[in-house]
Amino acid sequence: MNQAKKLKDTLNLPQTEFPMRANAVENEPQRLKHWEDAHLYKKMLEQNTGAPSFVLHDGPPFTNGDVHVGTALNKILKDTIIRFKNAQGYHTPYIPGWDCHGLPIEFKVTKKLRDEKKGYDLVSLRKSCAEFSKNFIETQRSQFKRLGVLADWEKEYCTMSPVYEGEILRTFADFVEKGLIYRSKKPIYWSIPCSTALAEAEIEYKDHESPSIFVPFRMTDQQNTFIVIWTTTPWTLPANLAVAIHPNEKYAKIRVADAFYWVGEPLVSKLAKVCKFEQFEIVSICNGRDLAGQNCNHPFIERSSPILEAEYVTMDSGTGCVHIAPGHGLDDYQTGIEHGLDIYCPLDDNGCYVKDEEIPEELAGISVLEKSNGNLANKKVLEILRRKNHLLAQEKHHHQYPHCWRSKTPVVFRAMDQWFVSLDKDDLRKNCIDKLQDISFTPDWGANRIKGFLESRPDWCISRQRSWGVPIPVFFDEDGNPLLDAKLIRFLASKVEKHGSGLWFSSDEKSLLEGYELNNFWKNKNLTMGTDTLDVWIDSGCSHRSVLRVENILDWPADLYLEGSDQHRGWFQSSLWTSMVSYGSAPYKHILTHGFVVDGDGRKISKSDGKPQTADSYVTKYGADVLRLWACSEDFRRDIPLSDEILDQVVRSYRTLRNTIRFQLGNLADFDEPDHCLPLDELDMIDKWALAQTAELVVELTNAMDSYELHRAVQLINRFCSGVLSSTYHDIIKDRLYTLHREDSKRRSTQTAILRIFETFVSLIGPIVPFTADEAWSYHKTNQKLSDVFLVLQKWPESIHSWKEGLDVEDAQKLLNLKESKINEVLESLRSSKVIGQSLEAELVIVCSKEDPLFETLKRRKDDLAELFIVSSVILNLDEGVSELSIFAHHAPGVRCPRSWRWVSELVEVENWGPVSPRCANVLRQIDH
RNA sequence: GGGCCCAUAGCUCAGCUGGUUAGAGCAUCGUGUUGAUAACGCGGGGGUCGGUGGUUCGAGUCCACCUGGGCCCA
Repeated sequence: MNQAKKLKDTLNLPQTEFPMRANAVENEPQRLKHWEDAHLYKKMLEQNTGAPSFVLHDGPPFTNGDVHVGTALNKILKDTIIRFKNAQGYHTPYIPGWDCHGLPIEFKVTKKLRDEKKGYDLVSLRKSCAEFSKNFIETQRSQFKRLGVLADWEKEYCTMSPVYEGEILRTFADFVEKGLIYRSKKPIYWSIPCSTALAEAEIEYKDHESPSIFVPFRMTDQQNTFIVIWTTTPWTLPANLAVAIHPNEKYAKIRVADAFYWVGEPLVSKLAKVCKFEQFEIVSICNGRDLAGQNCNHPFIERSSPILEAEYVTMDSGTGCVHIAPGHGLDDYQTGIEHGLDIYCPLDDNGCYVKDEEIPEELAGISVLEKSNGNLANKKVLEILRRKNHLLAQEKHHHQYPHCWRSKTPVVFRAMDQWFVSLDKDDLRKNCIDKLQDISFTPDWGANRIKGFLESRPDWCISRQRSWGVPIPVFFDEDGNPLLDAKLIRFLASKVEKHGSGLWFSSDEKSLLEGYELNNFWKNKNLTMGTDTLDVWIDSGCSHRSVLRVENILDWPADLYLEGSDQHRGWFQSSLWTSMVSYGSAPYKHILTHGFVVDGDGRKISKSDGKPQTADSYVTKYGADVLRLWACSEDFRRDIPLSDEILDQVVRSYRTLRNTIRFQLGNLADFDEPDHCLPLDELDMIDKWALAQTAELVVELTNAMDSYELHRAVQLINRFCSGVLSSTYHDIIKDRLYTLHREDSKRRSTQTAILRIFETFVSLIGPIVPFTADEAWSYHKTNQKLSDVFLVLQKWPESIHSWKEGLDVEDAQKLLNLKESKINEVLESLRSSKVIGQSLEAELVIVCSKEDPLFETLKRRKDDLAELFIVSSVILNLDEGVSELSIFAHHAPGVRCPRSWRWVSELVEVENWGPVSPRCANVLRQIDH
């Protein structure tokens, strides 16, 4: 063995089993299993039993696919916050949930059943939906677990469980009891062949040819004057109840022969062309507002149509005057509601005109369904218009028109009886808005956003003509009178709680009502149950009740709701309504929202881009900790960019982090805590400084976590790793750690500091990168990859005041500032001129006057300077004549010690070892004994 | 089209109530080390703070408008 190698073996080089590379894809699942076997969630919870609790209430993801990377982000943030709060000593029960009902699932399942050409009834459809949902719960659960989410997976809630469904019904009963539920008509998509209501998701837009007609409505108060409407659905004309104009647009009155027509001013020439007016003149122009309030007559029904203002009217096409049939369109409906019009819809379930007092005889019984030979209703209406001389022009119009996805026929908009929540009754809306003041929001504009939604929300339509959901527990008598009674609903809730809402579909009225005493009015009637289900926002919106109030371990209201910003309109809002109705108070104290994951260019990630969207596609490539570090490094209050470039960067900072930890572990290899630790006041200057930095980090990082600014925490971690540790502290202490004797108090001083720093630092990063932190902890405590010590069970570090101050810390800081500014500069110039390579080859000369602010420090610390500046020697020239502190450097004189690599004036011979520096000679002699 | 929000170096972020030449980490380039080595140190370059106009002695920071982007609606 040569001399150099022999000497190297006498050094205390870092030693650790903690691998340089995480190999996360392989190792994380092992650790995960280890955590599960040890019931880590339970342990984490139990360690704070009896302590004040912090309840983060989980918003349930929809169970219709793999976990999206955005959903992963959400769960990661939740888990990070919970781990942090738990480490701080809070009792942190966390029960995850799933949102199971709803159209998208029903839609997919129906499609699948159809594709398989299986016949099905509602009971089997619902069964399939439940299976579908259950399967994705399994899938998502394992994908969430893979992210490292610690939760009570055994108590997880789902909106399709019988107990949960019972609470949905009880919530609904509260609404009924407060008199908030009423029945009214609202237009919905209706498929005539399927005789069913359709949701937006079941609509396909296809090219369609419709008649485009211009119809003059005679004005009541203006002689021989008409207002001209345009429509592509003539069959809706019998239901016309008004004409809408835009208040701020210009309207022209034109004269054609002896008749006058009102029409949007920008559209005059178009109209003239279509209607083939050979001669016309504009008689006057006015604002739409001036026409509003006047009346005209329906073209073929004894009825007047008021002229109303509507903001959605445009001058893009038609006449600028819109035919309003509140029973046949959403805009029309809205306008109808605003102006107190009847929501009139003279169509039966088969799409045929009913026979009422209004509809012309000849139309009654005619179907509005589009058939291969055209649309009979349209033809008939046109016939009438022509006969009455109320058709100015007719063209063909090609446009995209909604079609039923099953029957492929054009759908109709048709008003049907729906259930609504009256949001203004008993000041409900006002109370909700007032309540916002008691809730804190991050970011603070959240309050404003939800307020806007609360204010502008029309009455809440809660009925759906669907099967995969919780039924609206209503019965009708033969006259169509609804039996909606809170007591009865609660009675049914207790049945559903046991048997599930499938009961509604699998049993009949008699057995449902069995055991319930109806009052005299209803007692002997022939009752039929309703077929509508509840809006799924009621489902998830009452989770605060079904989960927070049902599970003893949780508290109501929750301390925190944390979801994407789309939930201002969704879950945050529906939860507030249901909570206000039932309990008169909000279900949460704080709302924290994050933005949406976008790509590197800030655009939304869509399937068509081919970029991976599932959490798994990232986890299987980078591992969970990297994904977690990414989630926490972004300012999630705004859009959250994700790209390969960004993840590569996260990977690099992860490696830095890991290596920093590894270096510390390596240098603690021969350090036994109780025996080797030094008391704080005996620590060396630089060690005290490092502890001071650590104490400061604890303060700042805790602040960042407290305010949920996780990205600031990550920045702090990165800067601490590179700025404080790698380039400063670790660089300086290498010499003493490696070359001094193991037992040297200076070395033990540094190891004491490293131990404290390591334990603090690993605890701080624990919530963010739990796999890595736990791995490091395990190696630290047991020298094993997996062990029965868990980082999660460590307390959040306190910022220790005594670490922060003192002359040592101040002096060290001053000297390090000098190193960073002037000394490195001088050394660098020496290096670039090839005089030295590593800085140990240099000798510094510092010339400093008595007046200089550094004078006292330099004098006091003159024996520490060489080590601090990582040079072989420092000559301190306290020259009173010099005005400014100046620094010179040259190659160190003397000879290089082959062991410590420091240059000294002369080497000493040590038996068996040869010549080394006097300091090394001492060490070697001690080793030999 | 409407409501709410966002926009600082290649990337991720700091920049408090407007005040000296806009900062950090990462990346990049150069360089040193080869005793943290698929690691670590040192140094350099890089931003008219999305744009335009305004308020002010002075604006990344306040106001207006515009552009681009996101969420939710229509």
